[in-house]
Amino acid sequence: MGRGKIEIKRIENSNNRQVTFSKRRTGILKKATEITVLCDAHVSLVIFSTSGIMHEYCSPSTTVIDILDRYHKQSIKKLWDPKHENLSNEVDRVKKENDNMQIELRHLKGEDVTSLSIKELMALEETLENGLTSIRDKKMEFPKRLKKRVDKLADENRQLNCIANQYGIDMDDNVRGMDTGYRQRAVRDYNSQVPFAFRVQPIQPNLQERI
Amino acid sequence: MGRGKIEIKRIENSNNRQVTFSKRRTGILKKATEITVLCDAHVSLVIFSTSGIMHEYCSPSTTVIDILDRYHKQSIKKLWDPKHENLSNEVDRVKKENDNMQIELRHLKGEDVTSLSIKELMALEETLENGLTSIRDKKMEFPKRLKKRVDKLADENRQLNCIANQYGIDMDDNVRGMDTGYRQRAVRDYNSQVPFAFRVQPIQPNLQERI
DNA sequence: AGCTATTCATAAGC
DNA sequence: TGCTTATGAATAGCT
Repeated sequence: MGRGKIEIKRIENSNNRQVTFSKRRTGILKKATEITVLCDAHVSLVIFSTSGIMHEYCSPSTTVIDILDRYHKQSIKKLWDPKHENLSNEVDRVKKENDNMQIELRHLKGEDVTSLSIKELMALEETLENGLTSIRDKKMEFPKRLKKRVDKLADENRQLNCIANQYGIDMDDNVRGMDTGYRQRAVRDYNSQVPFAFRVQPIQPNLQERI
Repeated sequence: MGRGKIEIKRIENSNNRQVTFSKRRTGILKKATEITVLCDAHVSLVIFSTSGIMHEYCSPSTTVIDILDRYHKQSIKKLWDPKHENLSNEVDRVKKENDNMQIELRHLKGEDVTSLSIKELMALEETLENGLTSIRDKKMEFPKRLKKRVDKLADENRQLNCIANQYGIDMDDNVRGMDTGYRQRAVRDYNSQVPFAFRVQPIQPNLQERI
């Protein structure tokens, strides 16, 4: 159709190709519209020109998205839906996990326990007691560790004094002054790290062992 | 084009409509092929007939999915990707929540506490103590409730005996027999619900009040 | 599903 | 791109 018959093969002249594309694109769009109206079909038409420009047609009262949705349901489903489904399932799964943990946490904190049976309450109690034991054990390590550190320092100090005395050196002005500063720093560190209740009390030096 | 001009409006005769659909569908598909070859464009064409049957055309060397992917990148992206992103974000968010709760739970159970500061340990300890208090309070309600129930039954029993005595009725054979059965059931219920440690001990009837 | 008169789409040119 | 026009293609109505 036209001033002469043409062979259906790529139009090499890019200008002619562009013109033909434009004309035929219009034609296809018109045909698409017509079949839509005449046969009330649903048509989705997406055309990309060589230059990457997109044109689309879609039957009225729907959107390309609707058509593609229907298309999805028949074939792309296999491509996109699983991704979605996986994610959805994962969200659900993780949310359930969340809920359960939420409940467990609240129970451990003594909340929402009215509905629990005595058996469950006793299990909870045991868990809490075990937890408490672990925590307290761990807590006890702090003063012990620090006491060891202080003891070690005191020991070193004593040894230094001993050596100094053997060599008849007077510690009062120089070495002892340095040493005092060292010990003061150590005690400051120690006090800033340990809550008052756990500090080594000079008067009862082993109190922390019995807490 | 045809034996007569036709108005572009829905063909009411369903048979004609079906025939026209078929013919024109072929036509559009041909046009789509042609524009693809002539102008090396990319075309995706999806047609649904009224009856729901799907037909598709797609430029060779690509698939409809490719075209739709390109389409996605330009417009559907806005529709689907956010859904995906939302889901992904939600999964991430919920997973983070999960991880945090997991850690909190483990800490409360006294696990993985090595890295905790003494401050955190003390907070944990307090939480555990509070939880334990709540759980124990709740647990204490069981024996109390059951003691009340038993006391009430004993009371009713006494009243019945009293009334019976006033009327000079001998309870040994009938009413007392029924009553014993009633009490035995009550005690069986009670024993099956309460762990041994909490059972009301007849010899020390108020023990459970002091646990 | 074929046939064919007729209308439509469009190639070429401006 | 838009218009024109000669010409080939698509197809409506019929069988």
